[in-house]
Amino acid sequence: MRRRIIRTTFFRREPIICARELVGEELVWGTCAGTIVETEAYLAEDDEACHTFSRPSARAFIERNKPGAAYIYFSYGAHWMLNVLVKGASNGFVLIRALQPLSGIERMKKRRGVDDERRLCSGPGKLTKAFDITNRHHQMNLCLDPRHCFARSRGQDVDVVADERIGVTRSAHHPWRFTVRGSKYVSVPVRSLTRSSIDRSSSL
DNA sequence: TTCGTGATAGAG
DNA sequence: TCTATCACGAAG
Repeated sequence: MRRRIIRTTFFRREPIICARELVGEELVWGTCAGTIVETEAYLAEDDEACHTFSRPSARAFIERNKPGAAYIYFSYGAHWMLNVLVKGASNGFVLIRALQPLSGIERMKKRRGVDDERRLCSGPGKLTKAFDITNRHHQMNLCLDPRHCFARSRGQDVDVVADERIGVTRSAHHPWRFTVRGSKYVSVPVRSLTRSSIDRSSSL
């Protein structure tokens, strides 16, 4: 079966568009694969939650790499985070936050020490552990090798919900988290109201 | 709710 | 050198 790799041109668009459109597609990593059910967009400009705001190394990464490159970093002394570089009219990253496991499930269970499929990849740190993604994949071009790529799903259209990003303190109000509506594989359930709508309703 | 964990960056 | 700050996850 031939895989339809998502090519570089996909990542030459707006980061927010890419984040939304990656939901429902597949992440393929060696013998493991999963449907992407949750992403977040980060913008290189005017987004204080983006690494570019506080890390010169992130700004240098954007300069040095092509769209579709893996941006991987270590978080809280324990977890690897997988992002993909986007360079369109504006630059940024898409953080891959949760997957619905498709194949290599036994291997994921072993790596995670968890049996419940819903909890195997329900978080950015969990999915990198399940897929064995580490900094050795940093800067890898994810648009060339069919064993490390994003691939088109053969499924129908997905119903995507936008809400606020998880775990960010700065620029927290942007609705740049995208999930499959009703998915049981996401990291945190969708909050019904965005911050701005709460502010509006509570000020009435 | 709390806490471990280590890379990164900026201040002193 | 020291310190603050995390795009987190597991246990309680």
